[in-house]
Amino acid sequence: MLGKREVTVHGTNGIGGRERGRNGEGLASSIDFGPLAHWVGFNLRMAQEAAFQAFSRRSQDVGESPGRFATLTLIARNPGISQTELSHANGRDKSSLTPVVEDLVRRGLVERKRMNSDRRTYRLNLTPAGKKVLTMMTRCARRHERNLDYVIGVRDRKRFIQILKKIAAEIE
Amino acid sequence: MLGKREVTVHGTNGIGGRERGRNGEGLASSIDFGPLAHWVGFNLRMAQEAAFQAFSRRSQDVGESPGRFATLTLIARNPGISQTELSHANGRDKSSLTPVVEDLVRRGLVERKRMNSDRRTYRLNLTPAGKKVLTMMTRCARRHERNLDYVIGVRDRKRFIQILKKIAAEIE
DNA sequence: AGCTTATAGTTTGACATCAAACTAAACGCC
DNA sequence: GGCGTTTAGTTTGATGTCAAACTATAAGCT
Repeated sequence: MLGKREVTVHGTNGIGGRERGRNGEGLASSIDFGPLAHWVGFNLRMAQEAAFQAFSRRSQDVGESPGRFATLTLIARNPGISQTELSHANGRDKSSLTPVVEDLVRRGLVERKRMNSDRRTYRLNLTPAGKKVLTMMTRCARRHERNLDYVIGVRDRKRFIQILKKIAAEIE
Repeated sequence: MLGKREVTVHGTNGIGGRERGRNGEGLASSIDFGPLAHWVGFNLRMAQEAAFQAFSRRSQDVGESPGRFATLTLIARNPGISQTELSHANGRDKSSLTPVVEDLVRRGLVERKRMNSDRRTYRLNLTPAGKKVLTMMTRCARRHERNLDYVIGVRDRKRFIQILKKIAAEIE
């Protein structure tokens, strides 16, 4: 049943009713995804991208970039966390974190202290302002999640997340 | 059972057995992911990232970047496709495609002809060399998929992909 | 103590990506 | 036929990311 089906990549179907010339084997608007249609990797990327875009639009309402959200949450739940720990938890290289933390500190959302016992590492904590922003972002994220739940369906949700975790933890 | 569990973000657990100072509420090496642990968006990102990294390593064996793979497949399955159609099918902005196609043409994997009926659009097709490269990449991708299947389990695989497709198509 | 190695964070350079501005061609309408 | 609008693709500028090189501290060994 799959294999020749159109997947309607972007909801609005930006491809439109265009007709490729006769060299193009005369498909109308539907694209043949070939093996991609059956493969986890491709569909994982497309789903992630779509979900990210949706969340991105939402988080503009609170004036924050979506990437900041996980960062703030992790600092809130693990007060005093170091940047390296944070970057691992967040699945990003520590060097990517440098400008993010810099920005959060500059805007007064995060506080950063050198440790006395090991003066290489910083300890990160949320400021009250940071907590306030996080609260707003969390509300925003909950709306997003409710939306995702609606698409996934409560029945499969738990298993779905379990599989995602398993992939993140066990692949390769 | 969730909520305080460690997810072992990166296999090797780079976080190690470090102890945060007393300001840090004394967690040892385990990170509290808070609500992130239950949320689809975060886990989707982590899974995608992990799968992508794994595939990236694999595709180095055939000397191709992972992003080229979907592009070549889509051209192969839809001969004469235009760049705009391709970018939509691939879930990327058309402007991102310009350098990719340029590179593929330069390396003789893709052939690109102006249409006579509409001289704005190009038609893309694989060259024989492109087909050969695609064959190798496909083998490589199949190994990757087998790996993913192993993690996901055959029982849930079909449903899992269905949900991913549903998210890509229906979110927001 | 002094040397070697490991670790925390930053810097730098390469890329991929998007969005918006742009160019050229086509379409549509009068 | 000419003029405004749409469309295909490119260019440009901003961002976010990684990996590798770097700086500074720390830890271990002899």
